[in-house]
Amino acid sequence: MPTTDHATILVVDDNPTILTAARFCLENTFARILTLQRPDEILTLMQQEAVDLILLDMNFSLGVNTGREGLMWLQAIRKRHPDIPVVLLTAYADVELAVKGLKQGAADFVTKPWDNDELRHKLKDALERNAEVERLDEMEAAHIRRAIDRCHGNMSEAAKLLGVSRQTLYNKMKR
Amino acid sequence: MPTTDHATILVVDDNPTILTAARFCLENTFARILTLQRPDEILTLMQQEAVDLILLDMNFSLGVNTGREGLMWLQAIRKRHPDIPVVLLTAYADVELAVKGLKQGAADFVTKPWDNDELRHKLKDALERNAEVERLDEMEAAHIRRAIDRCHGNMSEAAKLLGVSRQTLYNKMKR
DNA sequence: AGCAGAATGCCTAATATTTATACACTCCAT
DNA sequence: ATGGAGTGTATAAATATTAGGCATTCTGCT
Repeated sequence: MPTTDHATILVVDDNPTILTAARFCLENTFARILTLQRPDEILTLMQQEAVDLILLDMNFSLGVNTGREGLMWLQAIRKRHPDIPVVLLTAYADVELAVKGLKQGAADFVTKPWDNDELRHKLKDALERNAEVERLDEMEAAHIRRAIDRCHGNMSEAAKLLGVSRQTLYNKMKR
Repeated sequence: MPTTDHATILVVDDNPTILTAARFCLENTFARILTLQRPDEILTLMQQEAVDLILLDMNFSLGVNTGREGLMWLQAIRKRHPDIPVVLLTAYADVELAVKGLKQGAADFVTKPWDNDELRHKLKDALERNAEVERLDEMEAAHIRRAIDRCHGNMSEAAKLLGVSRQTLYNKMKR
């Protein structure tokens, strides 16, 4: 629950110049900036430090620019820390890659060279977007609405899918 | 819960040629194909027909290719039907636009001219991805885990945020 | 080290919700 | 028109939730 100003961000890129540039860009926005050149150290670092947000480059092997590596690390991070927002970073404005990344749960996608204001904005936004915890009943109500919508209004089917009795569904909807 | 084969898809594009092409591409994949040239008729149509999936073009005003219109309609659709997958369609492979679209909840992003196999695959995938409705208790459990994680394990705080009593939190966690 | 406040684990009794089951009614397609 | 599916409503029994309380254990702070 860090409120943007006292949050820790982790920047991962194999190029030290990029890490330095990121530090300069972000040093007045986040309380703490951690950097890594090797993505295979991300999970280890996260066990030791309370990381709130990650900016992750997508290409680490020289000569390979498919972004596949970045997607792999994205998945690894999200598997272990599903709520920590990950913003992807790439030098290639590749639509297919951006789409894949976001579909796999990235919070946003930034291309190099970045615009400092835009980068800061996207990172802050990603952090704030998952800051507030929804009340249990509100989350339940939203899920129920979605389920009913998916069943095109068929309450019996919705109840079955949700794993509750039809009457319970009626009850919950009255509130 | 239409299982891909008996699903209804709605294709929206101002160009009738595109609509015809889409029909030919999709006629053996979906049970019913609805088409619209005017996006402002989408919500009305959805009240009358059980639409399971939407393929939405992003540019409707001639000479305007920002995709802003498409994003607007995407939001309008998602506000009313947050759960119906919307796949975006555009002639311009614009990363920024794709990212905006996905962040606003689009299921996928396809560029014209499309590859028929890819289009079919993405549409089927979008449909299947939200085919399974999570059981209410599973969704609740996942949300609780996230909340506790965010409170760094402080159960009292988590309970307060979730809007339930501490004991209830214990109960729910035992299951 | 020691203290105060917070968090935990567990208890009770009063409320409330959920479940299984049932019944009459409406739609809809055969 | 008939059967199947969905709706709206009702009941009692089983469960869950709540507020409140009470020792005990952490924690942070001085």
